Amino acid sequence: MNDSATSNDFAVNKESATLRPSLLLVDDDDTFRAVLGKVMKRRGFEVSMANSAEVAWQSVQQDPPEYAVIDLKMGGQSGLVLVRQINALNAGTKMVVLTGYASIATAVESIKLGAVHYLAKPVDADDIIAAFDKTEGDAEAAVAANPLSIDRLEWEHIQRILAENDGNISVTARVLNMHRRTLQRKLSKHPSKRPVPQ
Amino acid sequence: MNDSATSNDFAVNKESATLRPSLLLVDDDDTFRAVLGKVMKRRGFEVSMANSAEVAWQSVQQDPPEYAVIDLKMGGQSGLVLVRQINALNAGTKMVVLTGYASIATAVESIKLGAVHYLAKPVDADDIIAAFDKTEGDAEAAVAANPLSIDRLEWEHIQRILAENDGNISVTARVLNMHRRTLQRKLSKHPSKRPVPQ
DNA sequence: TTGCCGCGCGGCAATATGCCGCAGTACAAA
DNA sequence: TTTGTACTGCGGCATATTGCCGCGCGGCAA
Repeated sequence: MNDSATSNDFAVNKESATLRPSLLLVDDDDTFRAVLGKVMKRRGFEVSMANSAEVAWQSVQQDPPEYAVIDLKMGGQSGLVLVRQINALNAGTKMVVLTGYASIATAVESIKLGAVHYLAKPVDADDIIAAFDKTEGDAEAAVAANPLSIDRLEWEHIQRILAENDGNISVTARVLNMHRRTLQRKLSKHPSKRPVPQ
Repeated sequence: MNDSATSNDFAVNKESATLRPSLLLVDDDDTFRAVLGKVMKRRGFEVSMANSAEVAWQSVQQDPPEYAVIDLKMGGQSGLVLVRQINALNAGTKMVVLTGYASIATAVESIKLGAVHYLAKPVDADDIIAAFDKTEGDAEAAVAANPLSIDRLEWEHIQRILAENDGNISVTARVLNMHRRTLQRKLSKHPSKRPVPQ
């Protein structure tokens, strides 16, 4: 619904960048990393990836990227630490922090530590690119580009938490603060629809 | 968790400040303003108050305070605009943004616009003072754990889209693929819930 | 003025949810 | 083996939430 046009004029906008701006993707979820990486490549980024903050830090020291997408909660070191390190090393890197466990507190910390934006998963490539673009705090900005319906968002979130709990419906319901029966019904109603990430 | 001790050694820390650091309190809730103002005076601040962003801005232009506590949602201009104005005029002012309608989106905006911290009501004087003190981003401090409940996720998302559409409820409802009436009801009902995550 | 659009709200039927219970399965400890 | 615990799927039913109508209001531009 909202891609096509946005894909290319991005690299064009970045006069200060190489033709293919470098992007470091840090997330310990292999699937997520692979999928997002692929998309971002198509969008004109030179993508490198790391599955932990430590590995990422090694890479960054060698060659600080222009852009970075960093997951907050990873096995090992927190993404927040990495954000601070990168900011200290090279304040020019534009970082977006991702998380499935959004909270005001971590959002505030992320921004203070130098991130450009903070997004709660699920996100798609458009969200991230929009976040990069919107470097300054625009009180009103209004960028649009987010047709994610409530239902879809809910579905994505449920799937995520469900996966994190190894498909355990009872635990997921508890953690999500919803009735198990309700979760069951939601799951059984949706099975046909398999939303595409892109 | 973080009070008691912080109350008095605060003024002491501010070598660059007057003995009584100036504090501007902006909130359109008269009771809240009065109560908090009183407490902050006792805590050693030279307190001035305003019941709207516009009035506050007049005051700030005359004499930029060292500290400011700004409510986000007020009749008239949003507190966010004031944050930006103050930051542009005098970046040295330490601002804390308050809100009863906490959301990630507004938290991020607040920090990007120059606020030192973002707190969800209800707050007490200790919270605010702690926020002023904690200027540095403490990476490991905020770890956060539990996933967003469905309700909260929905709330965050609605806030985000709503902000992107300049608070236009009809457009937001359309974009979110939900009934306008439903959105209205959600918006009017949620604030009663404790939106504070932590 | 008229037309368009957004807002807030009431009412009512259609749905969804919360909460009970029950039966079946799996697994680990006794 | 038996026992205890936990998860799953499902039915029923009272209650809560939505969807969808309508209304009147105000702002704004043609």
